[in-house]
Amino acid sequence: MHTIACGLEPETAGRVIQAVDILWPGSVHGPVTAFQDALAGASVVSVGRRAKLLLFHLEGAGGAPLVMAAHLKMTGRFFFPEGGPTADSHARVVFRLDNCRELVFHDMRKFGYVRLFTPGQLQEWDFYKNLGPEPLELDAAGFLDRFRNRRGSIKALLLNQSVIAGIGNIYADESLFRAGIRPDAQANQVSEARLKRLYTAVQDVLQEAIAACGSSIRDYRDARGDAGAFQNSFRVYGRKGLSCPVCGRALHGVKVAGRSSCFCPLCQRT
DNA sequence: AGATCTACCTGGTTGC
DNA sequence: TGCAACCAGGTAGATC
Repeated sequence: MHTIACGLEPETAGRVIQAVDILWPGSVHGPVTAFQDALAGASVVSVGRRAKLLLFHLEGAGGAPLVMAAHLKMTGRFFFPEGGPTADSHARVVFRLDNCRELVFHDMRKFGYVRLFTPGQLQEWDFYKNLGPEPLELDAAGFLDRFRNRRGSIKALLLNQSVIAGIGNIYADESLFRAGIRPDAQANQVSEARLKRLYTAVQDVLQEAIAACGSSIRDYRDARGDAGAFQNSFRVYGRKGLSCPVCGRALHGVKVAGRSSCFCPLCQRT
């Protein structure tokens, strides 16, 4: 997400959105006509991120600030199609810019969405309001406070956006492996020492992923058509049955918190 | 209230 | 070969 926001900003900042074509109304949350009307003539100020939300900070045609939030879920992406208008059947929303380029919101599985807010409305949005802290802005003490004495599996806590924001299935599995904690360990049974290792592991995994320009699954490409590289560094995610990079034993796959989870039964403990 | 389960979607993969 | 069943994953909404 961090990588995506960084890639989009230079391509869009300062540009005016002349018109918006909505090819699949379900991808626009909130009133569709108001979305189109408010964006026509709006200019892009900057592109940021909070948790797994992309935030396009805009200035409406009348000068009022607006924020377009975009959630990509699993298959959403933003890109500029080569050679004019796209005939891609998975294009959901097209933003026609004043430089004759078209920014496409593409989402095969229709899970993602775009939604328009005033800054005040964004702050009042339940989902936004309830987001936990950004992991890279959290110190060890704050992390421990949020993970100590909690019921449920440690992985469910890592994935819970109101506990800590922005961690998905990939980075949860990778962090737990590095910390030596099984994904199905009950959070309140994990020692203080292991929780500290988990804090460090989360920091390391996220920083390494950002340095590698993110993780590209299957044919994912960013706005410039480039793939990330962190998927080449996965130690457990998606490697069920393959050997543990540390001890060589076959990695196990289990369902935890409704999510497929990969771990090493020897290196990871409760 | 907090934890857990399921629906939402579609394309790729697996199994018969 | 053909086709059905299953899988992936973030969140909302329901249920426990």
